[in-house]
Amino acid sequence: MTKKDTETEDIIKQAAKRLFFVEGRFNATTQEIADAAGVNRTLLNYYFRSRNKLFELVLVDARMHFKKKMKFVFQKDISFREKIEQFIEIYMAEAIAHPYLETYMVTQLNQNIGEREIPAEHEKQMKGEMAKFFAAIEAEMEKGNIEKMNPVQFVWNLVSLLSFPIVMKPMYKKLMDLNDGQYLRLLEERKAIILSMIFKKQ
Amino acid sequence: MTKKDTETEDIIKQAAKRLFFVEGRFNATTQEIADAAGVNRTLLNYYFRSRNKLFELVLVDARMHFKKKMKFVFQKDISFREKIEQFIEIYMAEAIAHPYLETYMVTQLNQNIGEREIPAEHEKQMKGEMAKFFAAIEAEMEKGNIEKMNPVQFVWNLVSLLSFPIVMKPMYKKLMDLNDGQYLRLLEERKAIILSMIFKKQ
DNA sequence: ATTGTGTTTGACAAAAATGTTAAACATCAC
DNA sequence: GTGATGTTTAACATTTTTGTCAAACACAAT
Repeated sequence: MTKKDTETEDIIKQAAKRLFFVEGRFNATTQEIADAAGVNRTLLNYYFRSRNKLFELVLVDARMHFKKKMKFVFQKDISFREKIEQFIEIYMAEAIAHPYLETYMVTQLNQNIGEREIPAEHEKQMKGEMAKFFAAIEAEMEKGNIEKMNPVQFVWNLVSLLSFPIVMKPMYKKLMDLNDGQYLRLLEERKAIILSMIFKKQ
Repeated sequence: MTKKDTETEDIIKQAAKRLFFVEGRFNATTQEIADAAGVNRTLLNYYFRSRNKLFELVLVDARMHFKKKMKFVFQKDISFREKIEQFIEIYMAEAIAHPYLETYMVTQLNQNIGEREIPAEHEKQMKGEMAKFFAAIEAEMEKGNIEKMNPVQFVWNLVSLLSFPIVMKPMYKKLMDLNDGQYLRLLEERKAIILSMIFKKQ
């Protein structure tokens, strides 16, 4: 395996990921992916056997990105409030960079009739960390810093407020006549708003 | 034009809409749509000329559904709070019935390189009503019932909290090990939570 | 019953997308 | 240089998807 090998292979995967996660072109053809990578289409087959194999690898990466994004709420050595503040920063930055990551995962889940196989340990690990985070949330509710509710609701609130305006950007740009600059400014302004909504007013 | 005519035409369109808006099967083939409609594939061409023509009509309907969903925040004869309460009810019911409506619209926007033509008056009307709603929001902020912020942020908050958990259901079902019943119960419980987050605590 | 209308169907054609192969190419080791 | 190894390419083959057409069909009007 020479240097070129891994390079081209990676260039192709990067291109596919850019089309899917960044541009939201969910039904891009192999030719379009090859073009985006500046590479001969045959190379997709050379490196990945088939379109589907490539797509599976991309989906694995999607899960990886997603996990990376969630990592910050799972780390334990900072206060809850700090944790959430950092999470908002990181999550928003990542979501702006890859606006269609979650949408891609969801639509993929919907496409394949026969459920794709998910790495069991990944799943388990994710759930374990999630459980710990839930415990931290409940502790914070006990302290009176946030409203009491099912922790699932708290997570949904947080992630919804962060993600949705980014995921739906093309629609809201049209609907509200916003350009990219204005959109970014609104998202920036949003960080504080989300914090104030998530935590109890004092 | 006999009775059968409009019936079959409609059955096909309904089937397509079900696949797209309800099941999120965004790259369904014409054959799959025909099967879902229980109809010979050739009829898609007979009634709609081409796959694309059908898709355009479906997109028009998507916009219609979306508008219908928003209608309640635009009516003027009820109080702001009532308006929002009704909006939450209607929007959530519609979103549960058609979870992938917005996602479909966004991904469509992303697919077509050359922007699809949008009915100008529709667009204009929508924006007019939006402006009025913004004014109502600002009035409510003056009254002190809701936190002061850019009205866009208020709308985003409201719609994000409502939509996102529904749009991302397949992901969160897996991630949090929830079945359909639990999911519905959480969404029901959510209505009150959203209200309490949107309005100032008194 | 027959004609006329629009609808449905299956067989076929065309187009688009994916996959395969063999030959050309580059590069490194010797 | 020569050979060995892995990479890239173009031409071809296959498969999938979409579109067309003429014949069969249903059925109301006469």
